[in-house]
Amino acid sequence: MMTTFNISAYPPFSFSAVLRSHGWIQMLPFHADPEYKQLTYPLRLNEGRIIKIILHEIPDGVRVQTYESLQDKELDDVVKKVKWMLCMDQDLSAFYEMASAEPKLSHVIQLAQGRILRSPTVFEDVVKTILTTNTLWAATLRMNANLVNLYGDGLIMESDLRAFPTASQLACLDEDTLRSKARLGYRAPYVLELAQAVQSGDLDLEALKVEHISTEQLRKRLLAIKGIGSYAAANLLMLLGHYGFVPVDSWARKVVSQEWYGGNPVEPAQVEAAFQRWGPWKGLAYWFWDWNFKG
DNA sequence: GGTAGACCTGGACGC
DNA sequence: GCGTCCAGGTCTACC
Repeated sequence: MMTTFNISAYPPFSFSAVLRSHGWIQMLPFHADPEYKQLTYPLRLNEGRIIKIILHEIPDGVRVQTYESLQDKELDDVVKKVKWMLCMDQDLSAFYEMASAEPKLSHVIQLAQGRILRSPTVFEDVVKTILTTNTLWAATLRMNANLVNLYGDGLIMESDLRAFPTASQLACLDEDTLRSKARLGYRAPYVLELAQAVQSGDLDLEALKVEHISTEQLRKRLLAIKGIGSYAAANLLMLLGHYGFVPVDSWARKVVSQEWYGGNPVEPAQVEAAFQRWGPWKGLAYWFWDWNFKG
């Protein structure tokens, strides 16, 4: 039996703008259509069952479709997870107010940009972020696809559609397997240690979604995870809805260099300084800036 | 606190 | 086809 329902977002909202917000959409188990009007995702519910959900763009919200029948509790679970993935409850009006006075950001209001696509679990986003470090994007996609295809559970009726592996599934692997099969290289012990800490209960990443702590405290907790440095922590802060830091990677240094330093090399501190005036919205201002340099 | 070097993969390039 | 170089963040040891 098919289940279909709509979810409204805090306005303004654009489904396709969230999907286009960054490269996450290219990472399994996200599957989007070329027009970014539809997203398919194998979603693991709290009680363990994996269902295929298909999200469609509707004005100011999203239509959710699944071929499974859902009990009330499961329906609530799906709504919560979809809202989290698409940041549907976020109020960005303060950012829009600042952006309206900046020609390089005026497009964000017009296009309802500002939300950043995220995975249903913080664990999945932390693993994916570790896979983005010190490597090329193509290798990130490959490592992530290896994890999903080798260790993720397939759907019963559609076995080639696989969920992202859980911490428990990754925790029982060994470092050599993650190196040689998943091709994670030196990141293998980081992912393994993370999965084991989450699986044992020593590290409760999902609590970071709701804990009311300062951005600085949250950053300290993220930096305590092996494999998470300043760039990765800032990237995760963005995914957790804290925008006070810029995720400074080689790309950030390149675009800031071209924008304000005549192409001369810049230090991470100069990238942060370039967005200082944006205060708690620094990360978003950097993310959606209309750069002179397009790469 | 700051810095140098190691870590690992895969693509580009030269031979 | 093979060898070498390079890009990409983080960690650790050392000063």
